[in-house]
Amino acid sequence: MNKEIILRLSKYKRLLQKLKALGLERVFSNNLGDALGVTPALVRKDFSFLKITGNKRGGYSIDELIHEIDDILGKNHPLDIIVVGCGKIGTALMQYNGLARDGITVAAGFDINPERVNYSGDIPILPMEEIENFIKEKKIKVGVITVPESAATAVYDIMNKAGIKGFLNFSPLDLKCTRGLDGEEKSDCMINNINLAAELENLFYYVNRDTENNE
Amino acid sequence: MNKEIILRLSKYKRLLQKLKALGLERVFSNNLGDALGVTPALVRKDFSFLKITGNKRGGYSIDELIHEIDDILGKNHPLDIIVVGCGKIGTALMQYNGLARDGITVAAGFDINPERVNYSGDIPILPMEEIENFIKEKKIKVGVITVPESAATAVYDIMNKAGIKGFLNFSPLDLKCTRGLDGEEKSDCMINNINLAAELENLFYYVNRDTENNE
DNA sequence: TTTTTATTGTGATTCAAGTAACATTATTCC
DNA sequence: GGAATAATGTTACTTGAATCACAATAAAAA
Repeated sequence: MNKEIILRLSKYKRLLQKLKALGLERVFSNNLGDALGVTPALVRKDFSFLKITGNKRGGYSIDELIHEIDDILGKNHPLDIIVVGCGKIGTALMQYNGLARDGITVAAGFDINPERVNYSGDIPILPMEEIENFIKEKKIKVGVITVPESAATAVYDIMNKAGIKGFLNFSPLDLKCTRGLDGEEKSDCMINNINLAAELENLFYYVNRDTENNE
Repeated sequence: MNKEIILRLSKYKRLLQKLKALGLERVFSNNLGDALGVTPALVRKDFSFLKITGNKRGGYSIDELIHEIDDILGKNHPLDIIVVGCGKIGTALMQYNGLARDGITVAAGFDINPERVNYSGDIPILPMEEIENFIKEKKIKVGVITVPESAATAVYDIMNKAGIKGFLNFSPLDLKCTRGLDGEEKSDCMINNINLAAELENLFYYVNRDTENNE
């Protein structure tokens, strides 16, 4: 399964909603391709792969597309997540409006530091001891890891054991799914690693290389 | 030029520093490959591409590798960035220790909201009017965009015009370099887009698909 | 009704990243 | 010093994602 297709789906949808707001009803693979910077053929292939079908001459119905994409992205189920590690980044994510706007709800935060625990906040911050019960009870499947590097694997293990299947990891340590704990039991999960420092380093490489060439 | 190589470089380096701290002096492409989950051949290819050379039987010198990688990542120049948009995410990034730990300094934040402006903070938050002068004077080349979607392209244009070459964009709108303003002048820059909601949606797709199969 | 046209849906092709394989060459050991 | 070994450095191969190109077909036009 290809992560890129799904990321494109999110982008299609965002664009489709804007087009709909402008009053459009139909859209062509050309339009979507232009906006995303890919070829129309790829747009059609994406839809084909996802069993979304269009009309030979009239393009695709925007409403239908949005509906189908919502379906595929699981937007009909509740999108509840937890955030583990309520430091700078974790707290910012919990309060970030961009998630709510896409229907994603932070059910709770968790932190090992008792001073950060707060049961009565808008989004509660709970102690780590409660995480397993919480995950199981609320059937949470997706979690964000925003703890320091040194705690990342331990936190991953706890979350994984409690039933989290999808991880968004902000610690600079690349987590891999294959670390099934008990011998062979290779836990099937998905981890998206976001390494902020590395992303910036990447940019610095680019800009430095660029100026070096010109001097 | 391949972004992935540079991201791997950051990972190599992080690992190398740990190995060095443990007292190791030499490392083999095998070791690095195992840790990063790639083949040893790719590690050697990366180094070969970057003109880093090892010893036919003794592997690579850790010190030398770290030094070379620092060189390539531009760690000998100052790594100063600005953060434009001091909302939740922007503020968190400005205070995030993980950047300083990798030698990256936030020189200033910028915001259009006068209430957020603060000249005397640890990291000053300046009004947007000052951004162009600041960028030019301090020769800033890398900037983070953490403004709402509606302001993203305008902010990009301002930053680009003032001389920013590398962008880390957190707005859900995919920015593209090719939008050279004045007609043809295609500005050569690099943009890394990070779409948090899309990353999470991606995880939800995965976990939903997974449970659907099993039920 | 027939022809034209515009767009989809998909098989063939391209391209680049990663893997595999091996020739090369320091180092070690006799 | 010479043989064996263990790693690099590189060439050839594989794979998969994106593009290209075109056949199929629905809508529009004549």
